[in-house]
Amino acid sequence: MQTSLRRAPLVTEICDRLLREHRAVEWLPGERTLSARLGVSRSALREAVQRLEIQGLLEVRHGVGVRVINNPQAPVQATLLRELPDFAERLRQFSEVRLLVEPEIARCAAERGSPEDRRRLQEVHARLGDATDVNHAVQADLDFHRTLADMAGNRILALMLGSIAELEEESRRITLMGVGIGAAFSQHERIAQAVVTGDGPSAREAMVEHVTAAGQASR
Amino acid sequence: MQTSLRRAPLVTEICDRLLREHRAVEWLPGERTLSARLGVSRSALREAVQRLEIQGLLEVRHGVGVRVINNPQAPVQATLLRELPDFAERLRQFSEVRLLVEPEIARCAAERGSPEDRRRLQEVHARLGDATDVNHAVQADLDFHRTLADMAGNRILALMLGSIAELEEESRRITLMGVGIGAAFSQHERIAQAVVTGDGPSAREAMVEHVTAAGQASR
DNA sequence: ACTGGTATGAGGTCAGACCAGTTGATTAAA
DNA sequence: TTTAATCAACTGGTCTGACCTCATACCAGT
Repeated sequence: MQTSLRRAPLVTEICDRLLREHRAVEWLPGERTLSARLGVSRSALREAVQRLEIQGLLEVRHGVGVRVINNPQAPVQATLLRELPDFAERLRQFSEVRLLVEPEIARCAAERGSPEDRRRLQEVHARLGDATDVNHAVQADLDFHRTLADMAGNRILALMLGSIAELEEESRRITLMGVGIGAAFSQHERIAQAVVTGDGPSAREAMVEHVTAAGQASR
Repeated sequence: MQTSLRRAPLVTEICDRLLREHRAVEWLPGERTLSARLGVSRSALREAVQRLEIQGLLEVRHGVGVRVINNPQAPVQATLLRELPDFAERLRQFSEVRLLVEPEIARCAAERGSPEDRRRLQEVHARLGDATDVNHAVQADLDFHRTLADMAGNRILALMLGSIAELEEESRRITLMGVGIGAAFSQHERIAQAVVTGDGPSAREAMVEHVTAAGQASR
């Protein structure tokens, strides 16, 4: 049915085409339509879709359809969960990584962030102050750290931290309640201040204290 | 709003069973045999196998068969390649991460490694001295760092570093040739010495110099 | 305005056929 | 006897078309 002489397996080709031709689409056509359009069988198309789903690039919903997303953290998270099935141990190693990576991210963010970035950071930071309930606070907290990671300009560190943070959203809720939103906010305040003024070492320092305090609280 | 009542999708169940019942097997039975044994269709079985392949738990070889492996780095590597398609930029961020993570790993390895670990490290280290050609040297170099990561007892850091290292095997070859195997060996020597004697700070320091030197060479 | 059916279209699973690499035994040639 | 070509029997890869389940919207009856 299909003609080309390919060296790469069909499925990987389909993956590429799906990504290339549907980057800007939200919901993509049904599997039957798609397979016909690409000139491949539905099974091959399905394998490709499944692959992209696992890689966090598509979301498949039974009875609804397939939509384009972009969650590069998904595969990392799956790996971490498999490698560290024990909750406590996972938490321990997460803290260790955060204590190592977050201060460095704060420093880089302070030294590399653009004015636009800094504005954005302050805005995100303000959201923690405005947070009414714990859920909002957790979300604002996550966003604050995520924004810093983006500013730091290292995709790898951002990826790791993002994966970790989302996996521990639950325990972060506990942390926030333990430390108190106010305390967290004032710690963020110091960090944001240092970052906005471009003071790398101070940002680093403030972050060390923040992460350490969080680590204490979750013990 | 949906929960509790629905059974898990067939494919995920198959994944679980495959992992559980074939953990100790090397090559698993053919797809037809397997699907019959599990009482599911070959397509469902194939989807499960593919899933595990992407997660680095199975290796599928056309015309040969499917075998059990354990390469948790695979999904992370795929993600990194997609997130950082540009070679130079990837290399830059990799160096940044290595400079941050490797020293900490060396320190932890020194402070946490068991006597058995230390013996193993020295043995691996010796292999770099015995290396006859560049390929062997690169392999020994990778193993040295991998061993340290294992000793440090943090799976996340080990995972990051492992993914990065394998992706940059080529450029590490260049580095090794640039610095010279002898120089690399003597840098490793200092690290190994510090780790074996349990001197964390020295190990950290030695590693900083080693990674820095490697970073210089690849410029 | 609510309830319950049902039509529709999505993904999920199935069966069986055929295509395409691998391997090793068999067989023909040196 | 040795060696090289061949073929048969695996393996996974792809295709087809059918049927099942799920989610949704629409509509008839209350």
